[in-house]
Amino acid sequence: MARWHSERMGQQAAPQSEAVVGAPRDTRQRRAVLGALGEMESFRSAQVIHGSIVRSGQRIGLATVYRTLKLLADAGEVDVVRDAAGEQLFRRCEASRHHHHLVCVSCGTAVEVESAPMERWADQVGREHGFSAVRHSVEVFGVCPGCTRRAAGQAG
Amino acid sequence: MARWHSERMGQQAAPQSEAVVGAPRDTRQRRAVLGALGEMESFRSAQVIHGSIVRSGQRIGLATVYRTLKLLADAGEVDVVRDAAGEQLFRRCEASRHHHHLVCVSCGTAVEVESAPMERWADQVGREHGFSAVRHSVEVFGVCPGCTRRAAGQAG
DNA sequence: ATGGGTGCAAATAATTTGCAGGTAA
DNA sequence: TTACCTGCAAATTATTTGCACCCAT
Repeated sequence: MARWHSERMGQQAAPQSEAVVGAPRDTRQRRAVLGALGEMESFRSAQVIHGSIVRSGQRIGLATVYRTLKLLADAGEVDVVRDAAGEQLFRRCEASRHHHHLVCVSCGTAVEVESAPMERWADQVGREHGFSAVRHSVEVFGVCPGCTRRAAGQAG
Repeated sequence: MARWHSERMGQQAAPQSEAVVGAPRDTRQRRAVLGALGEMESFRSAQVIHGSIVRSGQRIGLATVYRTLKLLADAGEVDVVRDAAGEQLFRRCEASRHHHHLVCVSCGTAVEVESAPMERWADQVGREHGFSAVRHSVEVFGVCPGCTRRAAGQAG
C-alpha cells in the first residue's frame, strides 16, 4: 500500500521540553556500525554492513544494524539512497547540509556533487505548479572513470 | 543485496533472429490492467491497481497484475517510480521521450514537468567527474494546490 | 493443438517488531 | 537501579515463482 500520508514531510528537531527522551548510548555494537561506516567510501546495504562487522570478528545482530542505521539516518548522520531493486544503501554523511551523489553503478563509489542548480530547478518546478512542501529525490548514476577504463580494456 | 551490475544500463531491442518469442496475447486481464491504467492520472501501486480492478467486478490475480505491469514497464509503456517506502508506483507513460514528474504526496496526482535544466545539470555533473553512461533518477514531491488548500482549511 | 497466460499458494527477501535478558550511565 | 539496547526468532510486506489448468491464436 502506498503511504503518501505517513511520509515525513520534512524533519524539524523534536521540540523536547525536557529532553528526557534518552541520549544514544555508547555500546559496542553501535561503535561497530559507526566503525564500518567509517571505513566505507561508498554506499552499502545493511546486510553487507552487518556481514563486514561479523566477518571482522565482532558479534552483532542484523536487527541491531538495521535499528542503528535507521537511527543514524533519522539523525541525518548517514545518507540513504535506494538502488534499482528498491533496497536501501547507506553511507556516512559527509556534510550535514542537504546534498546529492553521483554513484558508480559498477563499483559503488559515490562522490558528493554540487547540486544548487538542480535544487533551484526543483523548487521552481514546484512553485510553478503551486505545490508546497516541495522535496525531491535525486540520484545520478554512471560508470566512474576507473571502471570505464577497465571495461574498455576488457571488451572492445 | 545490492545489484548495481544487473541494472539495465540502457535498453537496446533484443536481436531476435526469428522473432518467435511470442507477441503479448490479448487477454481479459491484460485489458483490465490497461483499462485501470487508462483511468488513472497519477501513480498507483500494483496492489491499489489490483484492488480497483477487483472492485470493478472483474476477477484477476495480484500476481497477474504484477506480471503485466512488469511487462508494460519493460516495454516502456508505463513509468515506474518508488515512493519513500521503496514501493513501486506505476502510471501509463504519456510520452515515449524521457521525462520526470512532480507528484503530490497527499493525493498522488502527478504532473509531467519541464526537466531540461535538470537534465543538463545531471549530464554536466557526470561529465565533470569523468563518468560515462550517466543516468539519473529524479522525482519531485510536494503538496498540490488543492491539497494545500484543503489542509489549510482543516488544521490551523 | 499448443504455448503463453492465469490463479493460487508457497517462496523470497528486505526490513521490522515482540520479548526476555543485558548493560551503560 | 533503570531505561535503553540487543539478539533471536517470528512477523510483516512487497514482489516473485512453481505448477496445474485455461484459452487466444
